[in-house]
Amino acid sequence: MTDQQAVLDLLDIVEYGGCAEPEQFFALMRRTFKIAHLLYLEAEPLADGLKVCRLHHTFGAYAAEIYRTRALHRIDPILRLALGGVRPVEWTTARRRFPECEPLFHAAEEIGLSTEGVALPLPSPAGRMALLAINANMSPVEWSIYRRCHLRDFQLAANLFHASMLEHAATAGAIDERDMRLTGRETEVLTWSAAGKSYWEIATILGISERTVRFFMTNARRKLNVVSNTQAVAQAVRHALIPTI
Amino acid sequence: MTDQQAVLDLLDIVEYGGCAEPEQFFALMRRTFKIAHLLYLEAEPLADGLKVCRLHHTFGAYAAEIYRTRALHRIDPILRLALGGVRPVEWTTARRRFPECEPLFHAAEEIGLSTEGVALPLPSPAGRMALLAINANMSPVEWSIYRRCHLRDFQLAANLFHASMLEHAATAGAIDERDMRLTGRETEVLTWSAAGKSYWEIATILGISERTVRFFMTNARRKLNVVSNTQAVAQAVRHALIPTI
DNA sequence: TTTTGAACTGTCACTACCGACAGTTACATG
DNA sequence: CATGTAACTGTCGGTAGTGACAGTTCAAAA
Repeated sequence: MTDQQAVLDLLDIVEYGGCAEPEQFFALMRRTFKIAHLLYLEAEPLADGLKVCRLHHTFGAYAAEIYRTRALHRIDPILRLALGGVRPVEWTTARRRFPECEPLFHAAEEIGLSTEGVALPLPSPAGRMALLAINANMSPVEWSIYRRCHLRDFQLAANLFHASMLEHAATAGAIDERDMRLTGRETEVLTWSAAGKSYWEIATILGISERTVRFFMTNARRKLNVVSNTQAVAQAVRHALIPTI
Repeated sequence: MTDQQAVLDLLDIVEYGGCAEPEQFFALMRRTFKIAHLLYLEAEPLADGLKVCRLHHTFGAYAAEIYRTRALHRIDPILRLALGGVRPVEWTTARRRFPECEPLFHAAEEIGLSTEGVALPLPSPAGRMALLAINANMSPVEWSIYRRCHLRDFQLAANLFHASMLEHAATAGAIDERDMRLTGRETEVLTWSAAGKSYWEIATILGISERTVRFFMTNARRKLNVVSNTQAVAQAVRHALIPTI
């Protein structure tokens, strides 16, 4: 088993900001644990799949090329299970539950990725999703013992790393999300629209003219960069921009 | 330090469904770790605060009464920090960052709650939030050592418990939402509508007539008991009826 | 004091949405 | 075979949403 002291040191480093860059964190994880590869993914849902906001991994150039060209991240059942759930997802479980994805797992084996591993869902601000996938080149028996002992370490390390990624993004991206903040009235009209009210009804409720309701709604659409009230409301709900009724 | 074997056993039990009821989990946690109190909270954001969807705790009747009557959960800075973030929140950190809440912490001390502890944010679907707050009656020094050693255990146990809570809620609530279940096509048209597509565009994408798109959308509106596509999409996003993947 | 941002209003023309009418086809289940 | 469910289509007429035109008022920040 891995040295417990080394694990605690790693957790300290990640918690107290010593791993600002993904590469540092990945290197530290691979050094401390017997991990072959790591993949960190932040995404938000779209109609026809996922918009990948951030993707870091330790694949070599060749493996990454295969992963990209075959668009594995679009169909990878592990990603689907992990991004949709809360529980850690075992690679072998995903493989059993999606027999039709067997070719995918063969392709993954080509690039040294599929033996044993786990994907950890991570908490994110409303509507977003993130995961850390961990891959080990171990025998099933060896992995099951190793997993039982270190899943808690993986989980905490993943959470802490994810937190520092989000904090880093918040400070870096604070500027370009300024224009996406909705004003009070914009939020109000969106909220009532999400409640099924027409422009005329919203105008009556808020005590303003129908034209003004349309004005706020147009502003909201522009800020959210969408083309319809329906899409605006979907975005607003996903990003928790409007209150739940 | 706590027996490592007992910790691993606890994690196994929680992972493999042996803790369906919060009371069982809480009892197991308090037995395994030197924990005074636990609080599990699921919530969703509202305009003026939080709507608490589920709340379990190990307070005694008197303490719970105080907590409720003083509505501590509405102003508790620990809940605010934990529900809004990703990182584990130390009770003492929250206390330092919100000096104006000092009376609250005094009130908490009355009911044996505030000495040392941590609150763990948990990943949740579709705009919801959850946390597990852990409280220990330890000296600061004792707690810092204990925390360093067991935060990873707390984090994984919290994640696994939270997962089974969500799964339990999903199976329990599946019956009375029978008529609210959408068919495949209804989900598809809602999804594309949420992506800002018009009926004509959706018809083209799905390779069916515009009239048929309207048919599915009408069915979806009827099932969801709403009056507009916008409201339908808002509902669907909130209830995670349309794919977040 | 100028500037900026939020809140507010009017009209025109066009497109999208929505309800109500009345059907067909295919497949699984009892 | 009957029943039920999902998927599918057409037409009509009214209402709602959308973009582009062109403004006013007020308060706070620069």
